[in-house]
Amino acid sequence: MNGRKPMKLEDELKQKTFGSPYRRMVVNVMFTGNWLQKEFACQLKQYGLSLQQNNVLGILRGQYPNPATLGLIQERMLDRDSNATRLVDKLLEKGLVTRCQCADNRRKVDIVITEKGLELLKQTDTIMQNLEEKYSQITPEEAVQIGELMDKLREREG
Amino acid sequence: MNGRKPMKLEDELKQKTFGSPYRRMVVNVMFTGNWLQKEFACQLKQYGLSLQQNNVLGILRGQYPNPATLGLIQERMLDRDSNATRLVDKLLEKGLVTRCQCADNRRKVDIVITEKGLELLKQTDTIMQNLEEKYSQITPEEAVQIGELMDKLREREG
DNA sequence: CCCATATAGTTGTATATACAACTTATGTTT
DNA sequence: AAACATAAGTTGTATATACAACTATATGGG
Repeated sequence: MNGRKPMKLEDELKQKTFGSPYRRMVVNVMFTGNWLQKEFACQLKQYGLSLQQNNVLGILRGQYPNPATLGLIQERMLDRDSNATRLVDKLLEKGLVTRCQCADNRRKVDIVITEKGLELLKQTDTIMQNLEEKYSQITPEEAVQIGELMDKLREREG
Repeated sequence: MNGRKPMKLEDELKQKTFGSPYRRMVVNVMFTGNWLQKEFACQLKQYGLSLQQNNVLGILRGQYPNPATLGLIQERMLDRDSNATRLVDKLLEKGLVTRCQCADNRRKVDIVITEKGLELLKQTDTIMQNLEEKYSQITPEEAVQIGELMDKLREREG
């Protein structure tokens, strides 16, 4: 991430026009989603965590002190195609989670966040809060509205 | 991509709440951006193109019949961290672009889209149009509004 | 003109993503 | 209970991403 001043989509992508409002909307949501993810990822890097790893830790905290299975993690991840097995491997190496075979269904794997993991999450929480404060040009009402519009954008008959 | 019915963010990620409207907004834009990209990428796959490759072809068409340099491509790409050199390699292998050293500045590389590339783009254009028609639950006014809100979200003093 | 610096691309590498094939364990049928 | 089907993870692999190091060319002093 760089410290350059963000701009209108046309300036960002050096395009005069995007054809239709729908096209501009789609491109802009993709672009802005990537932009946000990079901004967060860049901040998380100082703690040695990727966006996905932080996401998994957050899910595990939501279950704590109960364990989560890989399946549960996967269905709650922001990017579901990420390989949960290998993400958890990484967290295990860093001592941020424990993993053991589930007693009553040996196909399953119980994963629990450690104290160290919880401590680290506290720190990354403040990153998130600091970043969110930078969106103050967006009013709380607009934030709600953006959320609703995103839900609506994904709405479609099955 | 699967044919499952999209849902509210809380249902998608099986979370009861997101703390603040800002957090929900941020997560929702990231999630929806990924969702859109996967939907497009999935459709493009039948033509053997990735989202980024299609993006590069579109940029080249914008310059056609003039050449574009790698630098120009890079600054207009949706994801600027993608490696333009290697993306162009792939397009070259498929005969969708030509590449040659620029005559008056030999550091530069001139890239031009081929007839075959233009033909292929026509086909992927229809994919894009078809997908855009699926957003009819969003009114044109809302589409404009989403675009404006995305611009505003990225707005920040340098 | 020579050297420092900047510019334009390329290459290398570690990590991440997408997707399919493969184990192992559980459930279901007959 | 043997056979088949499903479920939960794991592993393999090709491609893509992020980021840094490297090469080649151009430019601008002194």
